[in-house]
Amino acid sequence: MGSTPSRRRPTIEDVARLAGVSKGAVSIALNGHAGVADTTRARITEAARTLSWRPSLHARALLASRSFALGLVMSRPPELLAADPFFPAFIAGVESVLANRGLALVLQVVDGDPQTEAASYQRLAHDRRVDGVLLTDLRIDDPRFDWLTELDLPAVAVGRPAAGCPFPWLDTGDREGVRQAVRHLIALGHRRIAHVGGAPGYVHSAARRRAWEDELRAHGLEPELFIAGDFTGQGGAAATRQLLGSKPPPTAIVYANDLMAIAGMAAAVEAGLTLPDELSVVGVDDIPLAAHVRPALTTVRQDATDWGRAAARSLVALVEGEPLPTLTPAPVTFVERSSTSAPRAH
Amino acid sequence: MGSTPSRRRPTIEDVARLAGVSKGAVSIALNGHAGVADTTRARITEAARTLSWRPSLHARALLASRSFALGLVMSRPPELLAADPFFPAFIAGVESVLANRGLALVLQVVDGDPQTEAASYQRLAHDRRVDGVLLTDLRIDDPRFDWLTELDLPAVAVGRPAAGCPFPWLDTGDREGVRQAVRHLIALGHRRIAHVGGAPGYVHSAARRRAWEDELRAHGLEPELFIAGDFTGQGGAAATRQLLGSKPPPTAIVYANDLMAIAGMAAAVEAGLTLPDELSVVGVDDIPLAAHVRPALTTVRQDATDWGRAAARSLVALVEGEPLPTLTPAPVTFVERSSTSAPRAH
DNA sequence: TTGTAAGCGTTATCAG
DNA sequence: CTGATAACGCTTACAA
Repeated sequence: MGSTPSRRRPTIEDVARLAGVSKGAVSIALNGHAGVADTTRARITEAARTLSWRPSLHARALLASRSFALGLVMSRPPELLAADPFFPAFIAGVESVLANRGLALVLQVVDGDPQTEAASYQRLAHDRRVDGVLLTDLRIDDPRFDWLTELDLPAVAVGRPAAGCPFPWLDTGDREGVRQAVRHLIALGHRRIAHVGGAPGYVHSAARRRAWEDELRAHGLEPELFIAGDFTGQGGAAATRQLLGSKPPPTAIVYANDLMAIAGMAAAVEAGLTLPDELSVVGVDDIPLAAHVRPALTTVRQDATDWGRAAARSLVALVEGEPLPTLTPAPVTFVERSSTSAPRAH
Repeated sequence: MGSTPSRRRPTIEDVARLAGVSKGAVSIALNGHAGVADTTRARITEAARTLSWRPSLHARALLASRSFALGLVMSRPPELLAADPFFPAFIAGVESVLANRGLALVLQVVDGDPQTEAASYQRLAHDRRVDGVLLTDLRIDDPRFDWLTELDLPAVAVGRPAAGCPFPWLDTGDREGVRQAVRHLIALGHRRIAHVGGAPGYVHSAARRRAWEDELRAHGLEPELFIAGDFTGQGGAAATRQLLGSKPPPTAIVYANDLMAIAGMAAAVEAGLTLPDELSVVGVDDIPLAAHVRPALTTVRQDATDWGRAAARSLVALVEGEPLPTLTPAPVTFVERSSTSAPRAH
């Protein structure tokens, strides 16, 4: 009593004084290092608790040249960002890992421009704003590999990189999901199965296309009905109209994401088709709406939250210098709903 | 030549040495303060450029007790997170402001649990991880107002708080959008207009409900067909089925978001109704899919990106001690598509 | 076993 | 107008 309770937050000095020891002793004791008597350690711990002292993040950062934060740069045209179910779910997974470790997530959002994107990583690195970054939406010949190597910033990639990835990566296995989807359609009796791909340049777009091709060929079918999409509803609808114009038209279409698939269904209905009888449709993602459109969308579900957890765990291990955990993200699952059925003639 | 180009990043000391001045002079010169000769300043600037020196963020943070970062805590059940178009768009807007200012965005994601949420803000504050936070999804009797006051963390709220908000806030005017929607339906000839509300407890849920009530009453109609929703597709479909069971059923339904509206349309179609003839539907958000479902969804578009920009600008001003800019976020716009028409009997 | 002191890279103060 | 010097709060050698 008597003394004004100072509004200033307690420093290690205060703890030392209260415990009757030196700053150094406090540091050693509270970091669990050897070199201080048990009784003293107890006294120090008690003092710290009394003052509810917590070491200053900034001081530790300065000393250790670390940020205790991880970075994620989302590089997309705004239009695509809002539509993407991956992003929030992925972040939620990342956070669940970081929170316990006292790490934070620094998020940067840039439009698709490579200049801006490069600058974004540069800022992160130069300011030592983060200790490492998560790489999503891998591209073919991804320029970020070089940037980050140059910037000396650790990274973990989400997805199976096309080639020359100097960082650890975790295989999200999207290929298998699309293969299952195609297999399912073939089993239903479909022979003319088209694919509306994702935006070109992305590794996952290529992987999905490849999976579609491979599975068709594995059943002696020729993959010819392909249109490159852009992951937007607009693009999905346009691609669908184009495909329906081919002679003969496909009886089933596999889209690289749900947004294109749902827009595609609308376009098909508008063209006078009955779904799924005259056209079966499969998407990828399993967005919350997928189960609530009519017909309910058959799709390939990705567990983005789990991927976020896995990626974060890996990156944490990497920057902390711990051994890398085994990287086994949750597999995709094929979800059959009502947008697929055996093909029936008009 | 001769000396190994050290891998260590240059400090202000290096710049001072190269320019032949003291550290203090460098600081003054490079921060544009008065007290150094023009020629000296030029020499120092040149030296800094040569070494491509950039002040250490960590050192500045330690000294100034600042983070040069802003925080955003998203508190939602995972299910809702993935479906929300607001979140990515809002962040994009925030980022566009922060990037130029050399500030970063620290993102925290927690499930809906208040305990976890409180802990999240606590960590942010105790670690001085951020200089201020953005508050979205305002709740009625929002507990965060007290937490943040207690934690002494500056904040800016997005939306019009119910009451007692100790922080600056910006009015997103969702009320007006819903009123327009209801007015539109009334003009089309609807008299039994129902509302499927958002999750209870949110200020925007209450505001939308209130707008629906007010506009109906303003036209001499009684707001009786109301069901509290939860922003999910599941909830939207269930509410719709319930409403369609009332006698007589509504001829139009205004939903608190697009996800519920689209799921509601599917439920209505499944119940045998023809849309929009037998049921008009309006949503809120204008998600990318809204224009691509059939019938295309009439909705109230919100410019979340602009709100993000506005909120960030305010919070930056607040933490930098600048005068608060006038807060005028982009107004919502009513987007008429094909899911609304004059009511026609079965 | 404990205390002392140097250093991380800035910025601000205060003599010169 | 300049240039030492002291903080900011912590960790970690090293000395006692």
